[in-house]
Amino acid sequence: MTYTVHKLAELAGVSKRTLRYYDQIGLLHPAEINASGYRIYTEKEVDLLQQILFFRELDVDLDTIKSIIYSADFDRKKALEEHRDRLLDKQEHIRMLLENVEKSIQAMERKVEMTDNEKFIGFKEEKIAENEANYGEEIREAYGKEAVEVANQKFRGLNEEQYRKMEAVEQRLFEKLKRAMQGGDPTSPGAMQTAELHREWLSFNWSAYSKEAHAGLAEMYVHDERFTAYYDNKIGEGAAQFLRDSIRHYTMQ
Amino acid sequence: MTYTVHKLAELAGVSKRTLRYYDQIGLLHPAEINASGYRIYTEKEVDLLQQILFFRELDVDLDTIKSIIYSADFDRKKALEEHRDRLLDKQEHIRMLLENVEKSIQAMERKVEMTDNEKFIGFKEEKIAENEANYGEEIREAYGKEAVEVANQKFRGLNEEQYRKMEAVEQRLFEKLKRAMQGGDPTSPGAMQTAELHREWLSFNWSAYSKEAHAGLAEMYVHDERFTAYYDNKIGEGAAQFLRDSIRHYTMQ
DNA sequence: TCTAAACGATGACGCTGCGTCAACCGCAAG
DNA sequence: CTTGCGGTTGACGCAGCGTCATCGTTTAGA
Repeated sequence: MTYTVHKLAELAGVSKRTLRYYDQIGLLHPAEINASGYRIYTEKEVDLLQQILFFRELDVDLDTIKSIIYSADFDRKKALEEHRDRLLDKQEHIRMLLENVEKSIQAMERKVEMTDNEKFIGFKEEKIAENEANYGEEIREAYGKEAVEVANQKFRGLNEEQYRKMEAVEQRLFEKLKRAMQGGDPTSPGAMQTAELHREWLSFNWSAYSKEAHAGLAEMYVHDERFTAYYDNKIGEGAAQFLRDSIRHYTMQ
Repeated sequence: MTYTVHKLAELAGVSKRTLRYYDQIGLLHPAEINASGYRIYTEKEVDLLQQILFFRELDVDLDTIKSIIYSADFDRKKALEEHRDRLLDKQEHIRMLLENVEKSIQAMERKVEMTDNEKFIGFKEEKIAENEANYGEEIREAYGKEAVEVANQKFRGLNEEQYRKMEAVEQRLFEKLKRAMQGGDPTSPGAMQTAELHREWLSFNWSAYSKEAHAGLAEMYVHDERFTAYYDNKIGEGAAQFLRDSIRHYTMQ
């Protein structure tokens, strides 16, 4: 089955302008231009547009989407599976906002006390999770390594030199983490240096640093199995936990 | 407790630029400007910012947010309750996307068949629900009648004359619906005229019409109790159901 | 006390992803 | 042929900031 702009826009719930814009920027070309000059889309473009809409739903910018879906090692099934995971994250985020709003209502009824910090739960955590999910190595593993190399760099808004620097910092972080783990004490000077390196690594992505956010992110490392697996696979069993403990201590000083 | 820009940005997980921009557009003024020219925010602004972030999470534009929160009859508790309902809607929307992605995965494994239409479930429904939720009378009831009058008009991008026209069409719709209901037959010519009027009413908000979308919206009228209550309260018990049945018949022709 | 770093300010430019509009061609039905 | 709906390209504008430059203020440590 083939579609013109109007029919595809209707099918997918997007505007005709959107489809023309996507053609213009090379994100979604029609299968052909017919004799009248009309854009004609096929099944292949339908599947591509579905992918685009999932990425869009997950707040990925169009340039990045383009890099991902047109790379040689793009795997549609794998991408769908990753979309699923991300949507589950998003669902969790909304659950947190629902908790927040419930508690805010109760606070207004004088049933509970609420700190200023608690009033923003779900908004702040989103930012931390989003930054890490977007900027960390995990997205590379998820969507395909080489596919996302350039996309990730763009994510970060880093130039070549800065990117190299960040990779170097991460490398030293891994080494230092491995060595500090052998000592077994997450409050040792070596562990503190590890946490400091982690902070330095974050500085490439975060415009503002806070100990609270740092500690919050570290908690995620042990609660989200993808993050745990990332570090444990790189360094060894228990690396994410050790890093979390080090950062917790570091941020309490 | 008071906050400078940095501290409030950190607390809330927004950028300093955002806070300055919100001050500039009159959305969130600081409590005072101190002797150094620094913005100083208090508890009151914290609560306002929380509201703003909830509205932002629900994709309400800043101009509209401003109209709502600064109206004389703005009720914080009631707004929080409405945010809760909207967040539940959003959660439902994500659940639908999760169903979609699961089915897409299974279709790739050849376990099920999937139509092109099914591939966009969750994307299209979102648009319908969003349009209706934003453009219908319900938001007025929810957040405060007079508060949203101008905001709603802006939502629609309608000028004064078009707005009056739309209200007139809705009025005729109610009358026609009431009369058709008395006949009891949702396939009668009167019922078809009702559905046609409903379609005309939609034309003020929808840039493109499809029978499918029309039917989908009508289904929502009986599945979402707020929509059901809206019509039943206006016309009488069973109005939403009757309207749904009429539209279903109308869109099958 | 001095200094450096971090805080704050304003002004201005630019970006992303379209929405809207104008002008014009193609298609189908009456 | 006419009308209404479909399509096209080109171009301007918008919302909501991100980024940068320049300069004043505050804070903590030597």
